[in-house]
Amino acid sequence: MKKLPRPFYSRDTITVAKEMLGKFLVKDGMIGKIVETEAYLGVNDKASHASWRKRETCAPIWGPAGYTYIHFTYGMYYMFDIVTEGKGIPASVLIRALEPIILSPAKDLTNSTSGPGRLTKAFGITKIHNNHDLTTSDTFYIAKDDSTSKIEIVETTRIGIDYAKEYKSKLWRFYIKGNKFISRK
DNA sequence: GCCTCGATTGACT
DNA sequence: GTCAATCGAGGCA
Repeated sequence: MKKLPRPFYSRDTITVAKEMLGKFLVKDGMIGKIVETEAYLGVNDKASHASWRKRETCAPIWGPAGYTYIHFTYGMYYMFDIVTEGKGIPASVLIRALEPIILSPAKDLTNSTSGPGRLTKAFGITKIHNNHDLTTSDTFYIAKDDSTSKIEIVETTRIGIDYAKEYKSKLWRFYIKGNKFISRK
């Protein structure tokens, strides 16, 4: 398992979102394979927080690539984003689902990683992990293995953003075809 | 201060 | 299919 370097994240957001599939999220000994992502691009994307939230509120996504952006919503769930592109460009990739590889033995987590609110709960990700540099940390980062297995990617529409009408139909959600841990069909 | 609503989930009719 | 849980940001006063 090799930690992904910053140049991986400093590219076109859709490219990063696709290539993130099949990579591994590592945190405090727990490992989950990333099987579903969504791309959120810049100020012109009305579904992105960057277009309608105050700049300070979502500050990390305006910063350098490879940092986390943790967003709290509905009073009980955290969303987990990874910042892409570069400083001054508010783009990010939302991690929506993981395939559990190793979960915490202490907490008896029941494979509950199929959905953005559930995977953050399972991995114990909270707002204290906001603006965390994934490329320098040894306890919380994204890694790849040496397998060369090919992944079939499905492109579809994003979820839960009905308020952004004209962007609702964009195919900016990606998942691994046939994987059982996708959050929705 | 008061009100509304959200990149969701799970329980229920 | 509907709906409550639960809290912080943002709009308005």
